[in-house]
Amino acid sequence: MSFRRALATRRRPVSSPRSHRFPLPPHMADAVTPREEDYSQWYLDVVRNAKLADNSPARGCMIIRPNGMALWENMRDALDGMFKATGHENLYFPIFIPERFMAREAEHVEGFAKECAIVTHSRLTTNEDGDLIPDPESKLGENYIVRPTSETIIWDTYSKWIQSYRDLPLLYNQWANVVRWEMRPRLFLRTAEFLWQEGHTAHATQHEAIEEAERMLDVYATFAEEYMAMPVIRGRKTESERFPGAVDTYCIEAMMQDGKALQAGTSHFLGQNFAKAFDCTFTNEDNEVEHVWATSWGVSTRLVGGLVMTHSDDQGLVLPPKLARDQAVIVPIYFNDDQRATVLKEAERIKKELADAGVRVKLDADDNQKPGWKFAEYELQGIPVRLAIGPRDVKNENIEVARRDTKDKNIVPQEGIADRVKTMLDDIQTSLYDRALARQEEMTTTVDDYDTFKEVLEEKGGFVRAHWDGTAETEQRIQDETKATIRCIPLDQEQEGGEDMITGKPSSGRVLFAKAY
RNA sequence: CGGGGCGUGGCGCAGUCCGGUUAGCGCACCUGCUUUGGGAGCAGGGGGUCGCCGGUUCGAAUCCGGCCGCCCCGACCA
Repeated sequence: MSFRRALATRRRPVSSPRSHRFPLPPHMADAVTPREEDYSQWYLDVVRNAKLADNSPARGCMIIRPNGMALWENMRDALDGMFKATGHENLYFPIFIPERFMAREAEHVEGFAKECAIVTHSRLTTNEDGDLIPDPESKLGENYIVRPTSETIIWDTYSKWIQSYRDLPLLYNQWANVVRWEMRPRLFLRTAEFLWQEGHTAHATQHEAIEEAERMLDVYATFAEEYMAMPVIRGRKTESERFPGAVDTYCIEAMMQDGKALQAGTSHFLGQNFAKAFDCTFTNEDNEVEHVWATSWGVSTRLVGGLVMTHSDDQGLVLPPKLARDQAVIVPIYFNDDQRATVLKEAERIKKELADAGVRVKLDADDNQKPGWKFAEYELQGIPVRLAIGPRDVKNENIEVARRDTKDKNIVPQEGIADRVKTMLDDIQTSLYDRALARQEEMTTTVDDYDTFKEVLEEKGGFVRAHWDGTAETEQRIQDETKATIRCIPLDQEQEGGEDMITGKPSSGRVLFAKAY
C-alpha cells in the first residue's frame, strides 16, 4: 500500500473543541532562538537542548548523545529491515584503504582527494623537547586513507569473489563510519566523521543494476515518508552533481523550513567504471568475459539533521512517533508521600496498559525534578505525547494528555487511554507528514523567466521548477549568479517541452533548482 | 585559505580600555528547611594554573611580543 493511500485511510484527529494551548513561561523562550530570528542558531539550539549531540574536541566531528543515537538506531533498524526485505546482507570492510586504491578510478580520486584523512605513521614518540610526535621510524611503507566511502576497497575485493555469472548478483551493505574532511561542519548535516550505510551491489547486466539503483532509491523515499514523515522528491542528478565515478546518481531531496533543500539519500548506477578500474570480470552464460555492473547507495546521520529541520518548532524538537524512542512519557504530580504512592501506583498501571498496547512509554518518577521542569524538558526533546496524572486525576479517574506537535492539551478519562494514545500517535505521524508536504508544495514555484527565477529564490526560497537547456555552462552560470543548484531532474513528472529561461535553447523538461545544505 | 569575533569554576558571562584588597555574577552542583497541576524559594557550602610561553613592572586576567585553540561569515561537500 502506498503511503498516500495509507494516509487517506487514517482516522480523524483526536483533539476536541475543548482543547487549549498550554502557555509557556517567559524564560523558556530563551532556550531556543526563534526560527524567524536566526534559523542556523535555532537548529543548533534544538540539537543542543534535545541533547542529540555535542561538538567534539576533534574539530568538525560530533559526539552523538544517547537521544541522538536512539534516533539514528531507530532509523538504522527500520532501514536495515527494508534492506533485508529486498534481499541484501550485511558485511563489513575495514576503515583503512590503501592509498593506491583511491587512484584507480580517475573521477573518484578527483572527487574525494581534497577531503581525505591520511594515516602515515603507526607510533608516537617524544622529541628532544618532550613533545609527542609521530615516530619517524614508524613511517608506513604505504599510507592508508581513512575511508570517505568504500567503493575502491570493495571493488578490489569483489574482483576476487566474482568469477561467473553464477556468483551474481552480490547484494551487500555495510553500516559504518566514514570521514570526509569538511571545511565547514554543522552537527549532523555535515560533519567530518559521520555514520552511514553504504550498499554495494554487483550485477551481470546493466538493466539489473539500474533496477537495483532505482529500487533502493525507492526504499529511501518510502523510509523518509513513512518513518520520518518527511516528503521527498525523487530525482536524478545532473552530470556536475553526480557521485564521482557514477554513470547516474539518483537522489531524494527534501525541503527544509527555511526554504533550503537537503539531499537526504543517494543511489548510484556505477556502470562498469569500478569493475574496469579494479578488473572485476565474470564469465557469462555464453562463456564470454564481461565487466560487472555496479551500484552503490547510502544514507547517513544527516537524516537526523533533516528530521530536526523538517518538524521542529520554536519550543524545540518534534519527533515523528515511528522514530521516537519514547512515544509517550508519563509525568506524575504529587505534593506529599501519600499522594506520591497513590499517584505512582496509578501511573504504573497506565504505563503497563500503554506498554501492553504496544506504545513505547516512559514513566518519569524522578523526585529530583518537578513536573513543570519535566514538561519543558520533554517538549525540548520532542516526545510526541505527554501524560500527566495528579491527585485530582486519580480522584476523578482522569488523565491529562498533551500532544507535542499541535500543543493541544486535554483532560480525558483514564478509561480507554491506550486506544486514545495510539490513535493520537497515528494522527501525529500523519499530520506531521501532511504539514511537511503542504509546506513543500507551498515552497515549490514554477517559473519561466530568469528574472522571476532570481526574485523567487531571493524572496521566497524553496524549490523552483524551470526549464534548463541541459548544459553544464548554464547550470554553472545560474549557480554563480544565484547560489542555487539543480537539485535534481524529478523522476515522476510529466514530460513538458520548453525553452531554457536564459539561453532559450530547447528543454525536454523542467528541473528543480534550490539553494541547498 | 581570506574576512570578523572570542578564549576567565561544568555552562553562560562581567571585569581588560585606565595594572593595585581575597577575581565577581547568573545557571548548574552539594547540604538543610519550606515547597510542588508549566523550568520553586530561602539559608549555607564546594569548585578558578584568568588559553599557552615569554617580556615590562614593586605588582599583570588587565600593558607588550609570540604561539595555540575555538566560533561565525565566504570558497569545497552527503
